[in-house]
Amino acid sequence: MQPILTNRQKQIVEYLRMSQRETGVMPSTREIQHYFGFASQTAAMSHLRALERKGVIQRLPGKARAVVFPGDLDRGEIADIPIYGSIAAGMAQDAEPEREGSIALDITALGIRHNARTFALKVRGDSMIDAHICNGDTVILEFRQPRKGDIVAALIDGETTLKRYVVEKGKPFLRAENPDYPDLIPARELVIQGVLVALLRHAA
Amino acid sequence: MQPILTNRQKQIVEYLRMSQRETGVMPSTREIQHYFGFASQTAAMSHLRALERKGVIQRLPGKARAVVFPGDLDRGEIADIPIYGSIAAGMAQDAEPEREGSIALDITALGIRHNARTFALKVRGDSMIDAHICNGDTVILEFRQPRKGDIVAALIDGETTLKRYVVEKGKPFLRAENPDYPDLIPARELVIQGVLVALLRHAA
DNA sequence: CGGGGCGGTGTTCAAGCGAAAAGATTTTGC
DNA sequence: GCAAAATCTTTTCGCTTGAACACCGCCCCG
Repeated sequence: MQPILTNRQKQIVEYLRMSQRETGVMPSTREIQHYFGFASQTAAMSHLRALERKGVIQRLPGKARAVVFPGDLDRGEIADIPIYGSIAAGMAQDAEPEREGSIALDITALGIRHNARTFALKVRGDSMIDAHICNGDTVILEFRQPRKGDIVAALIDGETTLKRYVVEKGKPFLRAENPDYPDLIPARELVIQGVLVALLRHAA
Repeated sequence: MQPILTNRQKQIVEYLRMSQRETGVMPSTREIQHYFGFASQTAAMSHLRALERKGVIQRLPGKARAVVFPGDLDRGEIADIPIYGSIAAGMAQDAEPEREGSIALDITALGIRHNARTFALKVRGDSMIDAHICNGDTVILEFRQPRKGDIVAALIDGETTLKRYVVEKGKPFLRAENPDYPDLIPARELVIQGVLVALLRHAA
């Protein structure tokens, strides 16, 4: 059930949200006053009181700028997962190490540990299509040792690809989830860069 | 390039993060003082100054509790997308309207408009497997009119399913992306509850 | 061995800021 | 139509809080 807000109260909430997003801190009552052109700071106070009564915000009495949206509190920890370019899931190609933005999401909801080294890559190609990983998907990877059957980003013979990590007869190798692509047997080295923990697809 | 922090400075940062997550506001210098058992508030001050010098935090001079992590600022808007139970992508079943938690993520990164009515559903079944939507995936839907070829959650003849929205000869109907499942031709009503905008998969 | 960064203590000051008391006017909901 | 909200103004008070100054011991590094 949504609380009913007046127009003015919606404006106040919108200003609070904007201020929080742009400056990082909540406005003081006097900042609210000046923003809306009030002649007195008490006007802002009473609006905050009204919003608190309706449960839209919570305040910590006596503390400065202590306005919180309750929904923001029971949110888990939000982490910025950097996107390190794209990765070939088709033909083996070099993966660029440049950071190309990041995605922010609630990592506890995904079961990602806080101190895990996590990063994301855009998938290029369709060699993992039978694992339902498509061209253009963003995969979120965690740096750790892989288990059999994990999908991994691996540096095999100098190039990075996304493949399934398979062990047969004690020998690890990489398998594409697409019959058109061959298995990759490491000639010398098989360096695992990350294990897939989540996938994010963005409908066009 | 990561700035080098001393142990004490790491503790301070950790406390700032904890305070921000649990109380919703940044601690004042005196709160930092008491938490660490400092005899003077200046100790907290100098730590904050050091952290600012190293670029870990930013401060707004003269303002109370005005400590921000720069990374949190250039993040887009984070929204809590409620999860309304699960949805059948196989056999048609009722979708429960109960809210079962939510996921928080940066919606601008996904191209979701701010005032869009967005919600999420867990996928049950494999009738959309050829569209690479698996059992257990979480689909994020936006309430709007569907276009041809969109994947939609639809209420068809009293039950909710996830299917592709297809129009042929001017007549809309729903198609499963799995040859084992038949098309669904609406007998009376075809109510679209949401259009797929994103998908989140969580590796076990 | 001398300087600089780190990690503090003690004190003082002024601005920042929430809060309360006492109205006034308008809108809204039974 | 009346009471309860909503939306403000003026004024005053006092805790909260950032900030500055002076000073101390420690350890590392060249």
